[in-house]
Amino acid sequence: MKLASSRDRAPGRPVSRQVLADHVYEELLAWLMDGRLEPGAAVSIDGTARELDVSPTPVREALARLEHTGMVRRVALKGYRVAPVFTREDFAELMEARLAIEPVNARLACSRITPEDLAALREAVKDLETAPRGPSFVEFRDYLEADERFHKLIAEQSGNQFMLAAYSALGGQVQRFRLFGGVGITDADQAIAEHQAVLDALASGDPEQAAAAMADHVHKVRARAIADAPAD
Amino acid sequence: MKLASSRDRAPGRPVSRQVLADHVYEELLAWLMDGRLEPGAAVSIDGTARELDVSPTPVREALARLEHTGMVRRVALKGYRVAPVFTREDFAELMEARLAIEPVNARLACSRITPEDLAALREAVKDLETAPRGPSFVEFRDYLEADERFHKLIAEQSGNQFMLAAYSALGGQVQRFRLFGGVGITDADQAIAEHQAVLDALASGDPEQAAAAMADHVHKVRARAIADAPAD
DNA sequence: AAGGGACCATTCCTATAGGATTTGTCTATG
DNA sequence: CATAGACAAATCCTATAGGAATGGTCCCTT
Repeated sequence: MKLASSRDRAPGRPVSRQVLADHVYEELLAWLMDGRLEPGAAVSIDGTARELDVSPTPVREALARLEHTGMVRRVALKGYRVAPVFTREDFAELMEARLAIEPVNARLACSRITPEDLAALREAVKDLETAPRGPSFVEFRDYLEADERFHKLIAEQSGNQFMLAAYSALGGQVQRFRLFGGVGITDADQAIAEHQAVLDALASGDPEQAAAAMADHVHKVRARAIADAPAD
Repeated sequence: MKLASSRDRAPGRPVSRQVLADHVYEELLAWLMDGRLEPGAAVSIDGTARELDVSPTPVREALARLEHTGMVRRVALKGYRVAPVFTREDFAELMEARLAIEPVNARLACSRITPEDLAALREAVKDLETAPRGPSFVEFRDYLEADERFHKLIAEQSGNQFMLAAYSALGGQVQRFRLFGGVGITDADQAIAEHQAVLDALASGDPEQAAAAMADHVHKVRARAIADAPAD
C-alpha cells in the first residue's frame, strides 16, 4: 500500500495540511476498528512501515498516539501489540464506566441540541436499521459504524470537551468490544428501539428523560451481552 | 540537561527497561505539571531535544503521547504548543466532568479498599496539611502534588481500568487548572477538611456516603473557584 | 532425551542528514 | 508611512543507517 507523501503532491493544489503520521494513524485505527488487526496480534513498526510504504518514524508517532487510547499496548524494547481480548470482567468494567459517562452526555446534550444534530442522529438510527447484519464482520461493519457514530455524536453535542475526552477514552474500547465480545449482532431490533427511545427523549427536550433512556440502553446492552456471552 | 541513555549504562546492572522516549515523556510532563511550561508556550521539538541532549526522534514520540492527554496541542507543520489557559467556561465543563466521574470512583473504591490504600490516602491528606502554601508555585507545588495523588489513588482503587482512563483523561487538566486557574491556595483548610471527609467515608465502608462526600468536595471546589476567580 | 549455550534473523531504538515549510527581517516601492 | 516581496534562520517532517535487545534455531553436552 502506498500513502500519498507530501512530496509527490501537485504544486498548485492547496496544501494537504496533513502529515504522514496522521495518515498512518487513521489507517491503523481503521485496521483496529474493522477487525483486520485481531486482539493480541503484534503490530510491528518496521513491518507496518513497509506495508504502508513509509519510513518507521511516522509509524512510531502514530503508534505512540494509539497507545494512549488503550487500543494497542507497548512493551519497551518488545514493540506494540493489539490489546488482548475482553474478559467478562473487562466487559463489566466497561459497562460501569459507560453508565457513569454516557447518561451524563445525553443529559447535557439534551438542552443544547440543534435540529441539524437531531437529523444526524436520525440518520444514524436509520443506518442502523438498513445496515446488513450478516455473520461475517464485513457484513455488519456498517452497523457497528452507525452505532459508534450515534454515541459519539451525543458525546460531542454534550458541549463539554472533557466529557467528550472521557467518552473517547472509552469509545475505541466500546467499538473493539462490539467486534470481539462474542455478542455479534443478535440484538439489532431491540438495540434500534432503544436508540430510538434515546433519540425521542433528546427531541422531547427533557434532560432527565434523555439520561434515563441512555442509562436504560446501556443497562440492556449489558444484560443481553451477559446472557449471550459464551462461558469462559 | 543530560538524560541517561541506554548506551552508557553499567553492563552488569539489571536492565532499565525504560527507553529514552519514556524519560522525555516524564520530563515534559513534570515541566507541564509544575508550571515551568506556561499555557500557550511553544514546545519546540528540536529545542527540547537539545535541552535534554537527545535526538528529536524520542521527543516526537513523547509529544505524540502527550497530545492525547490534552496538555499540549499540535498543529501540522507548525509544532506543539502548551494548551491555552482555562476560561471560566472550560472550568465549568471540567467540574461537570469531575462530578460525573469522581463520585463513581469513590463509590467503587469504597467496597474494595485495603488498609494499605487507606494508609496511602491518609498520607496524602497529611501531606496536604504539612505542605507549604506560599505564593510562588515552587512553594505550593507539593500541595498540588498531594492533591492530585489523593484523587488519582481513588481512581486507581476503583478497580475499573476504564474509570481510571476516564479520570486520567481529566487528571492532567485538573492539575493544570489548579496552577493557572487563578484560584491559588486560598482554600487549603476547607479543602483538607473535605478530603478528610472523603477519607472517613471510604474508611466507613459506605459506598453511597463516599460518593456523596466526593461530590460535595467537587461542588465546593467549584463554588470557591467561582467566588475567587478574577473577572474575565 | 532433556537442558544449556552459541549463533543468527528480526525488531526495536536512537542519531543523523536533508528536504519542505513556516516565520521573522530587511529592503524596495507606491 | 504602509505594504509587498525577497532572503535567511529556525523548525518541522521524513528517510536512512547502525547499535542494542529480543526470539528462535541449531548444536553440543550431560
